[in-house]
Amino acid sequence: MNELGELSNQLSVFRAKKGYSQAEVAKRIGVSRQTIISLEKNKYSPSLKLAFELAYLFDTGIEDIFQYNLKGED
Amino acid sequence: MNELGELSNQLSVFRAKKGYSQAEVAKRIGVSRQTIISLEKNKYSPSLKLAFELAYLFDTGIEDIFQYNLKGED
DNA sequence: TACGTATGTAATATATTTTTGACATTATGT
DNA sequence: ACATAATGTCAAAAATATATTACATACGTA
Repeated sequence: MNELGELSNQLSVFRAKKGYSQAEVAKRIGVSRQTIISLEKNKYSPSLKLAFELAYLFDTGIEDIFQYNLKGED
Repeated sequence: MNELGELSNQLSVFRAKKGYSQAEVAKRIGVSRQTIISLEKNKYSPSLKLAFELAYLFDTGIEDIFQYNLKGED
């Protein structure tokens, strides 16, 4: 796949706003705690479905949480 | 993972607007043609990265192409 | 008819995401 | 000092996404 951009996110910010622990987010979404940790540390790209679940939990849009920053642009 | 909603998309609509074949979309994004076919037929949830690449190709936002329709809501 | 293009299916292989479990660290409260 | 909660690391397994190849069908058109 192309690598036009780099994925980044503000998951920990949205999580802090809600006052949730990583474990609590994991439980609410129905994934493992490891998954939340890995996403916050930007280890890989989640499935679109998981991205939607997170956006829904945090009452916001996917693109408010996740950004795709095109390389070589500023 | 939770199944709060069902994923759907209008990939074929956006593709038609651009006048691209499935093969052309695949080539531009750098994935296989099978992947495009499977997504259009809603076989699985793509990675968020791929969703961003598609949105970028079609000059629109992820949530314009993909929807997460909450179950039991109308 | 024959050729090229577009879409589709199916099977198997590879890559990536997600789970599981065990353990370490730091901070807070008793 | 001890307990508990929160975050983190690591490794291996399981699940899902993606690639690859081969083949089928339909359509337009030379």
